[in-house]
Amino acid sequence: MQRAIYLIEECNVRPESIFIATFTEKAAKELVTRITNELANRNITANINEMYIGTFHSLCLRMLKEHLEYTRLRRNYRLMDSFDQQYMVFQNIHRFRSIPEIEIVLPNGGAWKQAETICNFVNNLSEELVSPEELMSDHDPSIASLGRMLQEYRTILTEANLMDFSSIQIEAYRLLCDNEGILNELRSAITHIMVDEYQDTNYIQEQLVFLLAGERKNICVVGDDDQGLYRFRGATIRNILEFPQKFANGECRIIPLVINYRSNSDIVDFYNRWMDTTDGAKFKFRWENFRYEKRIEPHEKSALHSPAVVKLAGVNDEDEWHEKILQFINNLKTSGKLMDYNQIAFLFNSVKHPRVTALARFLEENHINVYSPRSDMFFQRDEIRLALGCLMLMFPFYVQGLENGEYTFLQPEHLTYYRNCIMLANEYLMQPEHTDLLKWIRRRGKDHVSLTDATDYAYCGLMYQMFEFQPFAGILDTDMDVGVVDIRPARNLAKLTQIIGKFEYLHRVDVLSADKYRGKRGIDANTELLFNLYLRLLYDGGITEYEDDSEYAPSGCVSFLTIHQSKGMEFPIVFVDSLTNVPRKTTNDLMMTIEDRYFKRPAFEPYEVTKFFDFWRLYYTAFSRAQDLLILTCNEDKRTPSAYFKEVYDELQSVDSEAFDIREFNFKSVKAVNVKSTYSFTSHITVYETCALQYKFYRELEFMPVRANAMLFGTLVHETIEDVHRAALRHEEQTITEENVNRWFASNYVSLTKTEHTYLAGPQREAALKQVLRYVERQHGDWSAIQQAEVDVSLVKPDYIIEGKVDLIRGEGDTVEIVDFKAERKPDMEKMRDRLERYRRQLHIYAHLVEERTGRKVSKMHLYYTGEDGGVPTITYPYTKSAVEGTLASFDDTVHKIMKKDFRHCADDPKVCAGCDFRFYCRNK
DNA sequence: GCGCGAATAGTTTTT
DNA sequence: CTATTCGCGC
Repeated sequence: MQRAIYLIEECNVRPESIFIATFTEKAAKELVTRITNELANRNITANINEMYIGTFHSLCLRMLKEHLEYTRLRRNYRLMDSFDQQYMVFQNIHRFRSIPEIEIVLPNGGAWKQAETICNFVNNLSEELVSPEELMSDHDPSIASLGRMLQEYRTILTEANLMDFSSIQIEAYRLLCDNEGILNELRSAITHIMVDEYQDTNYIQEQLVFLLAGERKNICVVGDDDQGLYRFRGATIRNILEFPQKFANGECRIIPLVINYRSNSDIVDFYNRWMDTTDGAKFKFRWENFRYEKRIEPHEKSALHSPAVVKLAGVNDEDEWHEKILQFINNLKTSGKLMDYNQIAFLFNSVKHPRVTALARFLEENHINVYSPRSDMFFQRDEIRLALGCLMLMFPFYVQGLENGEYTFLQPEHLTYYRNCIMLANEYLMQPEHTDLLKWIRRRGKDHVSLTDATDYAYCGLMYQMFEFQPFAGILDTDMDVGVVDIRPARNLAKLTQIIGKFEYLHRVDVLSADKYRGKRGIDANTELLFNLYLRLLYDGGITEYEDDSEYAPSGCVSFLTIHQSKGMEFPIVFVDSLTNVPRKTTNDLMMTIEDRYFKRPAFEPYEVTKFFDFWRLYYTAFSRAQDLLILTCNEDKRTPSAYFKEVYDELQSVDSEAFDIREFNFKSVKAVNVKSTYSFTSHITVYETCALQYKFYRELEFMPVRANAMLFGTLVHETIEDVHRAALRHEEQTITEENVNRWFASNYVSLTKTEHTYLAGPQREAALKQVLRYVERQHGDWSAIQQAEVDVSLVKPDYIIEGKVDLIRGEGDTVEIVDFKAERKPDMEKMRDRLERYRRQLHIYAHLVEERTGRKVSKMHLYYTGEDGGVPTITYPYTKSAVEGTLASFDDTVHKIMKKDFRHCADDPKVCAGCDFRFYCRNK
């Protein structure tokens, strides 16, 4: 971070020449915040918007988006998370099963399990840049069929315009390798490359870094070879250990950072000792050359008599262990040493383990809130069980099917879960004060049983109707400032709408219909699909609850983290659990063979010791999170702590011992993170100003809107006009013909209807196309004025960042004009007046940012306003400094209201509520 | 009581 | 995949 500031300030390096890659979004956000704050403090105006800063994945995505036409991707591609990926393979499993000899590599078993295997192979191979062609020509039939599997997978991706996590990086790598022009452009733009946590990079990431660096090789990497935790996704510490060898003698400077400012010296001694304990009853290994020679030194000797590393154990009794932990935390609290529960973190191998969730439940029962978003509690939460139960009750045929045991393929745990949801819902509905919800559900149930045509809603829409009743309305009514645990039900309901919305998207469900489908009524077939397949798989895979990046550790809560999650963080008091764990082998034989033959470099760390290395590094990372007090904790039994910890564990004093004295400690408070949020005009400011409640639901809580197709019209016009501009910018004006516009329009329509999951009626479609053609016509083939399209602009304020995208700048010399487009199906003149005023303010901001960014004066602002009923009116606004100032001030005001989470008021104009899913909730109802 | 093989129980991490 | 337990033979 300091280096980035130093480069910008002292060396006059332009921010847009700096490339910084991190591994997590959170780290990237933190970095942006600190850099912008520091620059602001020193009164340096720099546009960090153009700076390449983010995770490897986000940076690769950015490069791809900027050059989409050079990739296999088309616009509106869909980015899949790992569940989506597996679900996609699952849905296409027949295509994989029909590959000849596939049975050698695919174990028998369910389609879902096989999909998982396929995803694992595909991801691993991709991260190492292994191509399907080379595998297919291998004489080993299992390797050859893996090659065919990979090829089939890639074919599906291309056909459906999809992308997964590992293809992001491959596509970016291909883009740079295959297009010298783009590579050179980037190489000359980027002069300084920095990578954080370099020990966690994998092969393709290393290749990307050196590819971008070119001959200049101006690369600065930071990392700790002892904290490499991501072998399972291809990361290898060889990248950092061998880094110096990639440079000529003396060209690479190594700066060892061995002084530790984080931890008490007892803690530092403890984890140094841990790394030296490589020989014990069950194990013996040596680090040899696989560890950089260093010894971490504490910055000062501990001033305490009391040990700062202790153990806290129950003996063969989980309840006793729980009690002891509770008592310890309560003691801390009553001693006044603990200011906030967030000073305490518990680290685990996994937070999904029943032992961990049991502890969390126990602490919560005893009034200590636990923040543990990755512990897969989503489906266990009351609000989710109740919502699912009520939803099922609206489909009596499905409930009947469950009760009659018709769904024999469901596991007992799923049956139990669904039945419990129904029971919970029934119990709730039987209470007299909830009869209105009961009546409504019964009414829906009857409708669905006797459905003869189709409803005008699907599952997600039904949920929104249900939110009108208690307890859902009450949950939605929660104020945003109540703290993570109290707002959790609202966030979980939002997540549920996202999940169900995605189901409707994936299976093209937009109404419930009585039409026959696979021998059943569509409504019944879809309901079974939703619960018996989709939600069941999600239930098995687990859903992470909302994670708050804006706070280091949420105030008022003890944090439960995986060790992986905790990396890069520090806490005053750290409990390390998971001492039952043992080193485990992670590789499989087939991948080993492929590694030998097809990976671009031979194996690095010896195969027999990697499991020890990984194990030691994992716990080194865990232990070194502690600042003031490190506590090893477990419920001791035969195998806990495991033999690997025995030696270091036995030496520790217990918290009960007299040597340990809590009064000597002074605990630091957790550092404030204060990440700057980024707001954009259209998706934040305008939404908030239109209706703060809509902002709360759609933006803050991220409820999934039930889409109306009104917005499709605008997007369609917009995107096709962008295609026209792109052609002009490539100096291919001759390709801007009616025929091509038709083609661009058609292809945009296809991809948009896929992603937006809605369509435009014929006449509306015609009208949209006509709008584009009319715009083209008006230019009379003269595109010379077009200079630059899609300029990203950002404004860095002390506590937030505004971001926007200008459609088009045109003009010569110092003076430019900016142009924006708005398209709407049926412009309503009364509504428009208010809207146009907003657009004008938006244009003012853009103009201001363009001036700041390009150093060119903006003379005019044009808005093309297009609609179904004809004409392409251009509205031209004057650009004045004083108007900008006024706008900036009101803008600032709005953002601050958003940051204060002031979402209580509602729109003034009842008309804006027409398309809102939360109409019932609104005071304008 | 010891050595040995077989059976059995518990069982992740992430962009 | 590892560690523990069980059964069996000696």
